[in-house]
Amino acid sequence: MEVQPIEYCCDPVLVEPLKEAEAETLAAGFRVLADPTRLRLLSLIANAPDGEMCACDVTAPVGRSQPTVSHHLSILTDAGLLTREQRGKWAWFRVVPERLSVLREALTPV
Amino acid sequence: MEVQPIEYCCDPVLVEPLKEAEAETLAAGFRVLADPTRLRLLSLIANAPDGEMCACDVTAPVGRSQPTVSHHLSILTDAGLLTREQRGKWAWFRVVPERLSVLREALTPV
DNA sequence: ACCAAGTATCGATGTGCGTCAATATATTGA
DNA sequence: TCAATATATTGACGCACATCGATACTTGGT
Repeated sequence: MEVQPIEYCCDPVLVEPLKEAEAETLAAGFRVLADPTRLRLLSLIANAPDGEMCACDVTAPVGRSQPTVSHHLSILTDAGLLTREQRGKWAWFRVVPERLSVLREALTPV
Repeated sequence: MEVQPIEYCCDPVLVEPLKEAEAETLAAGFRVLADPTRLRLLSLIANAPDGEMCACDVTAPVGRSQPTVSHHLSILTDAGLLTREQRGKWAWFRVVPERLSVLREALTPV
């Protein structure tokens, strides 16, 4: 996975024809969401009591190994969809809804 | 690519934790959008004069071979994001914005 | 019946990436 | 300093899939 932050890249898909570079950027954004484990991580963290969750507490719910979860958390964080804060030996994550909105708005109807 | 139609599958990601099956379905939806050629096809067709376009006219703009374009049009059609109508020897495509909205709304903020 | 043009299918190839076990790194506490 | 726990990194493996050339199928016109 190339791990670029998700930023504004284009007018909505349905409003103006995408140039090649814009399509590449947008597709990279959706690729981050195109994995069920990552979607569950996003969803888990977004719905956590204080909007944040420790890596140690998301591993079990998604049913993947610790390295796999760490890998997905990195991809989400590098894409800007999560923030990561180290507190002692724990890593805490929060979702960044504005970044999700970039992708959401690219699908805005005419 | 598994080629399931994109249908409602879950509450928004940020509103309720996704179950495994929901995450799988949603991820499959985003996987369809996770390719720059498919995004450009969607965008081209959505912005065509009458909202429709012939396969013969989309091949050149996206800069891929005819078999590749045909393949992507199939994936988009099987996912329900495009409709396909055969007229004589030409295949005409239209986007189905309601299907895109299913994915858009899954990203709705709280 | 035949040919030309549009489209779909097939087979092959290379690459991207999700996954895990093993290991390394970091942090805390005794 | 040492042990324990949390997290990241590495290396390897297998599969999914984007792509193309070649070919088959389909349709309309002659």
